[in-house]
Amino acid sequence: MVTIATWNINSVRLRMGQVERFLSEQAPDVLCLQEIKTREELFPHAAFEALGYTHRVVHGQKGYHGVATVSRIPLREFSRHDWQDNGEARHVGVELLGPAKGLVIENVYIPAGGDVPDREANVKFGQKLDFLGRMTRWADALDRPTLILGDFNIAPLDCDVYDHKALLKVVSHTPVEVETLGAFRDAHGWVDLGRQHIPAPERNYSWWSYRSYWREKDQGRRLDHMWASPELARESRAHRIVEETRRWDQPSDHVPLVTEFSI
DNA sequence: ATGACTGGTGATACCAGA
Repeated sequence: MVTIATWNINSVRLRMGQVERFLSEQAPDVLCLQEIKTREELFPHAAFEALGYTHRVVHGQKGYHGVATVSRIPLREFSRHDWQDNGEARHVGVELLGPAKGLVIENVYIPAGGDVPDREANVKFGQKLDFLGRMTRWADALDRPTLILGDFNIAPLDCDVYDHKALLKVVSHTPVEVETLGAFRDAHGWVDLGRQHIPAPERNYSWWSYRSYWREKDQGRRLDHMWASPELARESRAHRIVEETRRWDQPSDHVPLVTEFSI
């Protein structure tokens, strides 16, 4: 059995205490973090080492973005894509060694895309769609079982947001984003593990704004995902969203996802 | 419906997040 988790931590240095609590309570073998907001030299390696997460691959940058995959089972860095083609640290891939030898885990932080859902008026929205386009061409050529996970910054299903109609023009849930993410899914036949285990239309949010008027009304969105190759999806045995972390002191605005695989 | 949030920074205003 291998347990894999993903969490947009929104500054790993600020929230290392919460990461420690999460690791002790959920005990994943592998944890993929997004928005670590630090360069690799300042990543809290010693704290992870002390917890037994002795295998770490960090793709950081100063102040913004950044991803890291830490593990208590052996792994090696496998890939490092720049799907936005602008130097930002938004992806790192690893290949597990040891008990789950050969499993590839792609840790990705898809750009948020700015405020205006129009690539002519908003460069960031175009970059988000282009990022997905490059991911799709990559997925089309994939030839081995893979788990891709992280902060996708898109809530694809109507029931992945608190009010589908109200959010149709809000970046993260616009039809063009949902369609573009759908093309990525179809390029490889990815299986959305969140919905395999918690079928639509059940509530399944992973993000709530820091703004109180959204949080207090449970106006969440499902922006974080774990998608598996079809043969790997058949090995997934349990999946959970650890929603309680959103109620901890000084929390990340995202909560972790955890999946157990029988491999 | 969404303004009243949060983190990082050669920073004590501004950018970015979504």
